[in-house]
Amino acid sequence: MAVPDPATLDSVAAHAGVSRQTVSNVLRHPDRVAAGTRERVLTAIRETRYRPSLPARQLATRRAHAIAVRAERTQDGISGLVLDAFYHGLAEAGQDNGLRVLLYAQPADEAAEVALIDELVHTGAADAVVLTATSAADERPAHLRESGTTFCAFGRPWGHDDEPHDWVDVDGAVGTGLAVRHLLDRGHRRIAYLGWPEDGADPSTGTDRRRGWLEAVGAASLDGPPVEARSLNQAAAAEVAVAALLARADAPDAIVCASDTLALGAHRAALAAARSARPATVVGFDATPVAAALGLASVAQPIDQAAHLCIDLLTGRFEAPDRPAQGLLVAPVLHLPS
Amino acid sequence: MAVPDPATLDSVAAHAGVSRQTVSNVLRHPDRVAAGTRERVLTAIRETRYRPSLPARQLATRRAHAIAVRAERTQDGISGLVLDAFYHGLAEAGQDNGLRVLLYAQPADEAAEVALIDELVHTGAADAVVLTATSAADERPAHLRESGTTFCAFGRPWGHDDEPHDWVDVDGAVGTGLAVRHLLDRGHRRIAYLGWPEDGADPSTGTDRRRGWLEAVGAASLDGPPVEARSLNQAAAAEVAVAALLARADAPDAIVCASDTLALGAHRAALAAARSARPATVVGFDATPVAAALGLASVAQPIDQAAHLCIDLLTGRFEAPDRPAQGLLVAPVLHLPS
DNA sequence: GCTCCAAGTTTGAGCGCTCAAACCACCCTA
DNA sequence: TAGGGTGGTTTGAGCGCTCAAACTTGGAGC
Repeated sequence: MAVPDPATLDSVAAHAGVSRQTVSNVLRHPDRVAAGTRERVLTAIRETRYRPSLPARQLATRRAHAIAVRAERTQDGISGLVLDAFYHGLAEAGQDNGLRVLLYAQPADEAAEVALIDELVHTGAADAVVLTATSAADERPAHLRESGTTFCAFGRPWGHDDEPHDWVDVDGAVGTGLAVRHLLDRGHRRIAYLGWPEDGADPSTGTDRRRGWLEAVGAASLDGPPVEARSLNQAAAAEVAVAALLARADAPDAIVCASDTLALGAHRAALAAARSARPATVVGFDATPVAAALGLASVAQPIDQAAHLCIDLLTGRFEAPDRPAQGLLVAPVLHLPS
Repeated sequence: MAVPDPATLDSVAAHAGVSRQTVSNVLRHPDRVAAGTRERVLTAIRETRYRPSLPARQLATRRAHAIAVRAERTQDGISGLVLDAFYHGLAEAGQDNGLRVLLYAQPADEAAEVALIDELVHTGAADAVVLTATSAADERPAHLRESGTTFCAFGRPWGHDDEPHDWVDVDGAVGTGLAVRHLLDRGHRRIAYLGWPEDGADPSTGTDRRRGWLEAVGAASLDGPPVEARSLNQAAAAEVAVAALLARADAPDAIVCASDTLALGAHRAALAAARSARPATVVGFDATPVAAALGLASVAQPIDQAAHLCIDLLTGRFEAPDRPAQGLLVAPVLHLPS
């Protein structure tokens, strides 16, 4: 069976007995069309199964109606699901705003990535980019601003407040604060922190999470001084670090961790150390299925919300390219074991 | 500073003193252009910083040069497909073949998804789709074939061999077979299987993995008959199931699991059961960081390779739309604990 | 010296849409 | 009754590319 030629603006117009432009107006500026005409055209659209051609629209408007986001090279995995959720959120929010989401493979380094983004934007494949996994040493934002590329970062401009750009981030300090208060409520009095090696130096996600713990613990005027340990983001390393912590005289009875990977290690160390007594309670970060499987509480990032806000910032900027840069912080929630 | 108008085919042509079409040929059909001219044009392209306009090309060729893939709604389970790796593989392989990867948010149900895919294809946003998470009851392939949409599934057409389509899948049976042989090599003689409740009924991923275990165990002529247990894909449920298994008179000394989630539960049960003796060895599936953290061997799916093959099948089909459907199985490998 | 051919190059047309400007009734005002 | 509006609609032009067909050459062949 022969498939009929797909309908175009012209064929729909002929079908409805109006002009091309009127059909276009019905779709893009309904208010410019008289109600009667509009109905007639809508019927024609339905009858002809008309679908607007995206490329034609892109060519005429010089807008791609798409944003690009990086597909990470395989990463440590436990928190890989977080990224999946972010992709879903972007795609969903994008669809609601007429934006498609384009994936690009993470290139070898930041320079190559900036070049690739430039390519995507200048060939008309995307209008803007969502930057993920930003850090203090990140060169991408500066380059993108320079080349005039519209973008929104998921992650704060750590230490680059002088070069403002749009960003959305999760307030890690609030998250660890929640964890501490949860533990306090349950009677814990020696609440330690297990973070990453670099925490406390340059501003970073780690510093932020640590600060939340420190402030919450400080505000509670507990027994001794706050205790902490650091470990690479690997369960085995974390297990070793926490074992040492638990062997100390002032061993903690609870541990707030910077990630679920660390929490997994901490959990094992706690179990091992507590042959007889009650094991130290561990709280994780990211609320991955691992934490749920182990019965650990964990701080959940509202990834979906963050993704929606990125899209909001971007669409806002499309409409007002010169408005000042905005940063948005969203609060995490604590997921308790069921 | 004023940004110069972006170069077009015409402006490059003028710059090089040739015609529009010659510039186009230099890019798309270099062999049709004399070497000297080609050099001159390439120089002009460089000097003018020319970037071809994707939308214009799409409009003229009626091809989107893009494929769509679904962004999953947040899923649970430690394992399952960690999609990031798949996305990255698709994006990478796509870039090598001039295909962009478009993400669409998972709709409420399969009917809505088919409608959305139809929309993407007919508006010229994508040329084809990669279907993920296929199952025996999946209605999507049938609908897509019917509407003539090009697609490739990541996952076999379980029980629908009469309606062939392009697919790529990981050979789960080979994976569990590897696990069994690994255990045999290490002296285990009573190797059980921990699968999902539905395994063995309709053909499915679970059946496939179970079969690999059964065949490998059968081929080894071991002590007693093969022992197995089933559990929902949750660590807690798996722990209960395995505890029962280990309490039996013919308790196994090793357990091959259908997922790392199950392996986590099995591991905990094994530790608990073995107060004194050596605990049963557990092997997982998917090689997630959890397995690595617990020191368990686990079957790793070559996700990246699978993604590349999906792109290969798709590009092949673009060139020969009528070639018969192809199915490709890729072999997993066993990741040993380090 | 003429035709014929292939390699190389140019021209014309069109993909389906949106913008801006032009047009057209028709009503209102002076 | 002529002179403005004002919603509603149409027209013309063009976005930047590719396809197919038409056009140039400089040999090779006779």
